[in-house]
Amino acid sequence: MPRRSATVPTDGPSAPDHRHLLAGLATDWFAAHARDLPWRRPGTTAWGVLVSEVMLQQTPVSRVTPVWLDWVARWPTPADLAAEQSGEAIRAWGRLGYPRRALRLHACAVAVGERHGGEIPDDLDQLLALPGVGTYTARAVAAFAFRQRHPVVDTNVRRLVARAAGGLADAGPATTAADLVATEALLPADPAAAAVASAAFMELGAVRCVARTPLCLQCPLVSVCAWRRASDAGVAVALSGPSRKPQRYAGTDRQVRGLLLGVVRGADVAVPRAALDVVWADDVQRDRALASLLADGLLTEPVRGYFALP
DNA sequence: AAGTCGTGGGT
DNA sequence: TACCCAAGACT
Repeated sequence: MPRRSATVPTDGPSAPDHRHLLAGLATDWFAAHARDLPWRRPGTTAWGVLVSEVMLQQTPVSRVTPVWLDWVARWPTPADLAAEQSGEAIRAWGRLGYPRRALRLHACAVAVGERHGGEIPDDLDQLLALPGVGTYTARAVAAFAFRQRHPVVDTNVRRLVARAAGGLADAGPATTAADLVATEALLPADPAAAAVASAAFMELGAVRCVARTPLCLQCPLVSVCAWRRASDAGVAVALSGPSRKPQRYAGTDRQVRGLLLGVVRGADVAVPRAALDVVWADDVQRDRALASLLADGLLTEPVRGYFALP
């Protein structure tokens, strides 16, 4: 948990009751107001959940939805994707961004076939060992696909817990072991109920307890939120600056990589170097970006001077 | 362990 | 308009 601020009044409910209140209020609100996201619908497979979680890494729901629907329709099982060339995954990824995720998702499908007989494992450590699956995604799959009791801590939950339980305006920049402990303490004992509570926390963080302009008056936690309590007591902790380092984009290698990959992704056949030269004027930076794409396995050079998806 | 890795919408 | 931000992972 974020360090409890000394400014938080201590005349509220006792800590255990407060925790139960947060999960209960969030769960009740979630039952009535959760968005109807396709990967939450009954019948979604563990593979479908895993695909959604990888796509949602640093990418908003609105952009993920259509790509996820196409993806699971085309590749309903990991084996279906593993049977394809990795370039097909990159192409299907479209413009979701961070296309190495597509490559890792393909590698994940292959690994699931090799290590787990084509079935997504339900064991947290086995999930963590899969390509592209880290602390957040492994716990999300274990909880949402297999109804296990694990803290699921993403940027939304970190922020919500920092505010509602910690009385702070913002969370730290990255998930820490302390965040996992603090969130675990809020979960109900029953595994299935804990999984729903985690989904509810995430949803609240995504649509109410948002970073810049929190909608406290429409939040079911407003009456028990430690941050609001501090505010009401006249010791409000103001929103601080950016929660992470500003990431510039214009003029970076990332922009150039995106432009180069976009050319190849849009072509049916290998493209000549000249087709890449036209999208960025700086030879040195363009060459560096191209080399990094090849090194990452996002592009290949099947014939000297021609470039294609792997 | 701080940097790197896309892309687009909201304010 | 710039800037912030988005269900992180990896090195």
